[in-house]
Parts: sequence; C-alpha cells; structure tokens
Amino acid sequence: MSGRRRNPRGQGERLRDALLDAAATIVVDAGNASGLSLRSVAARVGVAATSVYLHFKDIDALKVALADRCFASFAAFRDRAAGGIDDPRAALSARCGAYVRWAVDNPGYYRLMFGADVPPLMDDPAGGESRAAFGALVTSVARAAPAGEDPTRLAVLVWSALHGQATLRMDRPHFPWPPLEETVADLVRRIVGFA
Amino acid sequence: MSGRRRNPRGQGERLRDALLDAAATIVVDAGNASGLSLRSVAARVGVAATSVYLHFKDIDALKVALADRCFASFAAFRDRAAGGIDDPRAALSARCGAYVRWAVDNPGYYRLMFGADVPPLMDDPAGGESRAAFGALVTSVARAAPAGEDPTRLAVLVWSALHGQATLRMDRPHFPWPPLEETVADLVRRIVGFA
DNA sequence: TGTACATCAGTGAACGCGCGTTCACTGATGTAC
DNA sequence: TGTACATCAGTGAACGCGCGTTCACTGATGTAC
Repeated sequence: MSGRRRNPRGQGERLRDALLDAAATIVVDAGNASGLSLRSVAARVGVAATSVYLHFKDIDALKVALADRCFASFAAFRDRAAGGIDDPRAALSARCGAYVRWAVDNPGYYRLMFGADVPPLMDDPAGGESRAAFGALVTSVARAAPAGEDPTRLAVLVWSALHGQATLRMDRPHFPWPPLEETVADLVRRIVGFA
Repeated sequence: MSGRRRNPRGQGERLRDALLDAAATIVVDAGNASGLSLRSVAARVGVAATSVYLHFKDIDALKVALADRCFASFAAFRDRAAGGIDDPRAALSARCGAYVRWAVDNPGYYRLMFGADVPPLMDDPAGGESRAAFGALVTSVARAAPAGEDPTRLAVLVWSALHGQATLRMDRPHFPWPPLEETVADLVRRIVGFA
C-alpha cells in the first residue's frame, strides 16, 4: 500500500513507535480519541490491521501507552514554565498557567489523559506519571502557601480548578472566556490565599 | 417484539417522549452517552429503527433534546438546595454543593450536558438553558461577594472550579477525594473571598 | 347511511461502512551443523 | 562451504456485529361527500 518496508530483523519494536506516532496524529487531528481504532492506526502506518496485535493487547493498551507518552511531555512543559523562577508564588502561577495552556493547546491529548476514555489510568503505568505530576503540584503549592495550610488539600482544590478551566475552555469555546494566564493566576492566588 | 401498541391517532408525539425516556435510561445505565444510537434507542422502545426519524433529524438532535431535559432537572435541583436559605453565603455554598452533588450522582447526564459530545449546545435551545443557569450563579455570587468584586468574573472562576471537581470526581474515582460538600464549600469560600 | 380517500403512526428489508478478532500463511534473514 | 532450520516481522481473507440511511410499504382511523 504505502511505501513502507518491513523493519530489519531485531528491529520489530520500531513498529510499536510508529503505531504510537500514528495514534498521536489521529488524536491531534480529531481533537479527541474517538477516531482511534486498531484499523485506523494500522492504516495510517500502512500495515495490516492485525499487525497491531504484535505490540498491543488491544486498542486500550495502545491508548494507555500513548497517554503515558503525553504525561511525560505535559510534565516537561510545566517544569520548563516554572523552572528558573525563584519566587514560589510566581513559580506556582507559571506552573498552573502552563497546565491550562498545554491542555487547551493539546485538547486531544488532554482528554485522553484525563477523560473517561481510559478508566483505570490511575492504577496503571500512566497512573504513576499522574501521581508524580500531582506530587509536583503539592510541592509547588507547599512553597507558596501561607503557613498552617495543608498543601495536599490545597493542591486538590487547585488541580480541580485547573482541570475545570482546561476542559470548559476546550468544550465550551463559544463562552466569553477571560484571558487564560491572568485568569488562572487569579484563581490560584485566591485558592491558595496569597496577596 | 415487545408488547408495544402504536399510539392512537393524534398521539404520535408520545413516541417522542418514549424515545427520550429510553435514551435517558441508556445514558444512566452506561454513565455516558456512548451507547446512544438510533438503533439502541429504538430497540429499547420496541420500535423500528427508522421510527426515530419521525421525531428526530438524527441522533444528535435526540441528544440535544435529552440534554435540554437534563438542564431543567439540574436547575431545579440547585434551586431547591439553595431555596429558603437567607444567608447569601450559605445559599451560594448550598447551590454549589448541589451542583457537584448532582453531577456526581448523574454522571451520564452531566457528561452529556457539559462534555464535548454535543458541541454546539451553547448556541442551541439547551444553550439558552445553560446560559440561564450561569446567570443564576452570577446572581447568587453577587449576593455573597464582597463589595468591589465583579460577580461575573467570580462566577466564571467558581463555575470552572465546580466543573473541575465534578468531572475529576467522576473520571478519577480512585483518587482519595475529601468530602464533597465540605470541599466545595471551602473552594467557593476561597474563590469568592468571604470568611 | 355508506363509501372513498387522506392521513397518521409506524414497518421491514436492504445497502455499505468500520469495527475487533480468528486463523493459517508468507518470505526474508540469521544460525547451527 | 553449503544447506537445513528456526525465527522474525509481518500479511490477508474471513467472520459477525452494530451502525446510519434509503426506500417502498402497511394498516388502522378519521373525514368529506
């Protein structure tokens, strides 16, 4: 079909990456994971549908692997945004702004990672990623919060506010949203309680 | 198939309600709208698949009609929770707690109403419902907020926080969530800024 | 009072589509003897 | 040095399923003449 050649001996794992790349472009193009299927992914790579089974148990396993990849790049983006900022409150604001910004710019990925699509993410490999991300938020909140506040509790509040901003902005694009970074910073400031 | 009899002459509209009822039970059972199809709805009612066309242009039109119904019952639930409470802050807390409670108790409906399933809700009949609901929130926030705050702006922040709580609680059930009403009240108190 | 006709509330067969899953198969390449 | 064999990286036909959509049809009931 396409000009694809079979991988050389010992390089069979490269198809796995190619399948994940194809899945990523399908998700990016559609803005969600609804077009992800064993057959669509295989077709995109130029391979027989059954070849997907060589690397993934089913389409959900592929989704989990893709989500795992996304968590890594999401975390890197937030760390980059917050890195090098000394003031803990400014660092927290930057981290949170980056959270919503990345989500809005990558709705397909974000929905895959945090939607109901792949239910048991929290227990699985990607669940580890997700918990680590929450841990980083707790740390950042702890540095910025007034004394006497429970950082974990605050982080739960902040996380849910960020998630709400992110998903509403992508699902209700016609709503007159105020500017993203400014709004998120205000939200975080109010929740965590610093001037 | 089932013991269904055709509606008497002039009562053809009753099938419309029956189809919506069937769609509602499908959504409730699955917890989402993914099982909603022209054929599944028709089968549930005990009617030929093509009969759905007599009342709905396509399955999306049926989803919009169902969402419309849900908005009505959602709004009634919140009004009931907030009604009769004189203190504006307590009323706002009750209203917001009821928001998240209803969402968590009716995940299928809530996802249908606020998810990406039926994109243009905000422009359509149900969009009116949705805007009216936001208006009620703005009013309630205005009564509770300190002077000098912009109630619409605050309502946006509160709404996104409530939505985040609601969707994360339903999509991440394994996360160790703190008690719902208490957490929502805390969130609202912090955002709106009252002691 | 009878009857023709229109309307209403659906029916049911058929179509092509994409889906996951099964199964036996292929053909190149490295390795052991 | 040659050859048999195992392994690897896939293939491709076939299955049954549910889906939306089309089309001509049915049969009861009310209404006009």
